[in-house]
Amino acid sequence: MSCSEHKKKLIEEVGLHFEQTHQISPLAARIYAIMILSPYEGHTFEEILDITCASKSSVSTQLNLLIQLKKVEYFTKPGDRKRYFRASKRYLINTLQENLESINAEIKFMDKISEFNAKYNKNKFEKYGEFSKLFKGYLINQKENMKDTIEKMSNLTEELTDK
Amino acid sequence: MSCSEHKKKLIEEVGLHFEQTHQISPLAARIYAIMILSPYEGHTFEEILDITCASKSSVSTQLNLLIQLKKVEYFTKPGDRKRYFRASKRYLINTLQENLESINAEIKFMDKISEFNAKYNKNKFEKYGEFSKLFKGYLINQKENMKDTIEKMSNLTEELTDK
DNA sequence: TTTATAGTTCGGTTAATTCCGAACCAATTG
DNA sequence: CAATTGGTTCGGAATTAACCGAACTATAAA
Repeated sequence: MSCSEHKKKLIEEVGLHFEQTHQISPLAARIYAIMILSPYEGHTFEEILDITCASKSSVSTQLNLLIQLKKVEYFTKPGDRKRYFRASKRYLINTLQENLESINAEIKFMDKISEFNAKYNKNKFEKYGEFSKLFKGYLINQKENMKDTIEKMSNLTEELTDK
Repeated sequence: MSCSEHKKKLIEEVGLHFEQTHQISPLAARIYAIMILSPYEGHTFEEILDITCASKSSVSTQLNLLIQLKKVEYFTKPGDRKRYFRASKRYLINTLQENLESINAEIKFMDKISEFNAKYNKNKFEKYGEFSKLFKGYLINQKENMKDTIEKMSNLTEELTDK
């Protein structure tokens, strides 16, 4: 099943989004998009070649990159040598978790700046400090909020995979 | 005032952070870092040259880029031809606002995916749908949360600039 | 044991990014 | 007016990223 025009267009669109938000190459983003657009269904290597019109080597490399990043996983079928690639079942959770890490990085960053400013820019720091306190408070708040959602999603995952 | 070793190291560190989170070139990120590490103080073109050890042309280009992105602004002093560059006073708010936009993009993206899946992957969608609903709910929640913080910061800005 | 399938690896090409130096411009100073 | 200061602009060099083709490997089937 090659791919409808509508879907091809969507793959480009979603791919572009992934390219920007996940910091991966255009081809990797397109491959990921293909899989997001049919969750739970596996795609063979050949199908991906066919849809992306890219070379075997590029698809191989980028696919392995996505697997390494845990964005993509694969399963096999008995008596079938092919691998079936699909978006990692936990990809929404993973996206959240990546976000969580970037918030953590932001907080660490704010700490560094605050520490430096408190030491060397003390006189100007009062004003600046209020902002950074507000910002940091916001970040920590977000973090808690996100943890909560991740937990809910994890529960949902277990519930579903148990069946 | 050239720059202490400690500060130089910090500039590299913070620069790296900006490079990744703001999607700008290494030099632009370093320049931005320099300014973040002394808020309210202006830096001259020469100082930046001196600290970064980059060429005039590169500094000029990247500085103008940062100005265009509203990350950096400049002021002048009477009877002084130089411009004094500093991080935009609203840079924390701007960072939040950029985040807000990326959340908006994420929501739009979720809509696209959901719409497509509801149409073409209906049978598998029940499970998947619960996740995406949860995720979307989270995003919208974040958005509201962020709007609130932006408002608080804006108020603070007005309050401070009035004085 | 040859052949086909399902990928992987390596070397290289192309394209894009990042940065530089040299020439330039516009305002000020002597 | 010539010289200095504070940048800007342009053409290109160096680096990096993205992708390709061809040769290769490992498994299985004929």
